[in-house]
Amino acid sequence: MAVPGNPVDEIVSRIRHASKRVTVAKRTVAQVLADAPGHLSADAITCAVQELEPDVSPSTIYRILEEFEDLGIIVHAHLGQGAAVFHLAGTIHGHLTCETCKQTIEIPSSHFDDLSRDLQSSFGFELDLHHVALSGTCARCLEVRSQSHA
Amino acid sequence: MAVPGNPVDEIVSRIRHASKRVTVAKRTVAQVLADAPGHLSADAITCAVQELEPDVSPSTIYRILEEFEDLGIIVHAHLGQGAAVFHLAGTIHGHLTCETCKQTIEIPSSHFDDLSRDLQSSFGFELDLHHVALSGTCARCLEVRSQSHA
DNA sequence: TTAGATGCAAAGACTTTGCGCACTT
DNA sequence: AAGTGCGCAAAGTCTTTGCATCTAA
Repeated sequence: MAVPGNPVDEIVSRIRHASKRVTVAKRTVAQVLADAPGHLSADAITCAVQELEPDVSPSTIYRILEEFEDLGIIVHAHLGQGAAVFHLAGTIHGHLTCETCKQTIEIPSSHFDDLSRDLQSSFGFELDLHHVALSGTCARCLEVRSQSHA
Repeated sequence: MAVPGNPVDEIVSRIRHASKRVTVAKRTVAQVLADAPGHLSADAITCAVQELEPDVSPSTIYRILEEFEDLGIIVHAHLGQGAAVFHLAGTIHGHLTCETCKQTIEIPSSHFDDLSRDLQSSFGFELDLHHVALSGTCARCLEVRSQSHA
């Protein structure tokens, strides 16, 4: 951990630049987010943090996530029905959530470029690419469905 | 109310065809949804229903909304952070929610046709047009923002 | 030293569920 | 008459907040 070029170090320096305090809890949240393969719910982040630092409370996690979001370090999105998910802001992408199996796949935000231009020119609406979260049915569940109808 | 061709009548007949019972509460929910200009939260529906029928409880509203959704009478969408919103299924459209002023505008689902095709061919993902709800910044708030930066 | 950060516990927003009575069919 | 649907109240999930204590700077 704390390898040169590690995202954790960059997060720490952003916290310092904002004149906020660098604490064990914030470092651990940063670590968890940097190590995460995809997006995590607040609850998942809490569990992961508590494996490293058992005394960090959920309310602290929420406060840290809010601060990180204010600083532009992370973004959150609401997928389907459940809790919000968080991930580092660096990787801008969209989310496709399957209503059947609840799995979410991430796709490059470039898929929304045309839509974004259309909404801009048609409605003057600026699409937030961080937040794009769409519902539907994934390929696998479509296949299962078509087989059961056969 | 209950004019010939009224959506309420159609909803009632759908309930009968499904061998479900037609109650005062269900009629009133149908009435409120039919009269609503746009989409309503469960809470807003509850308030509107209670103006007509004060004894209908919130839990009944949730149960009725669930039944109506199972019957394909209504659809719901999650806009931004808050509660889910419901509207009659007949009018398929997308939602653009402004993160600044929280207002939601409805747009024809045709704006998502290209995206839908792209997601289908790129990922095998079938977009649910009922559920499309996007976040961003509306024209008015963009203008306000640009003026404050001037 | 001292102001900001945390832990704990309580509250808040939104939604679901269990139970016994009422009402639709 | 039979059984679905309802009202009430309690619980459940996710998130925020108040307050006393602790700690980074």
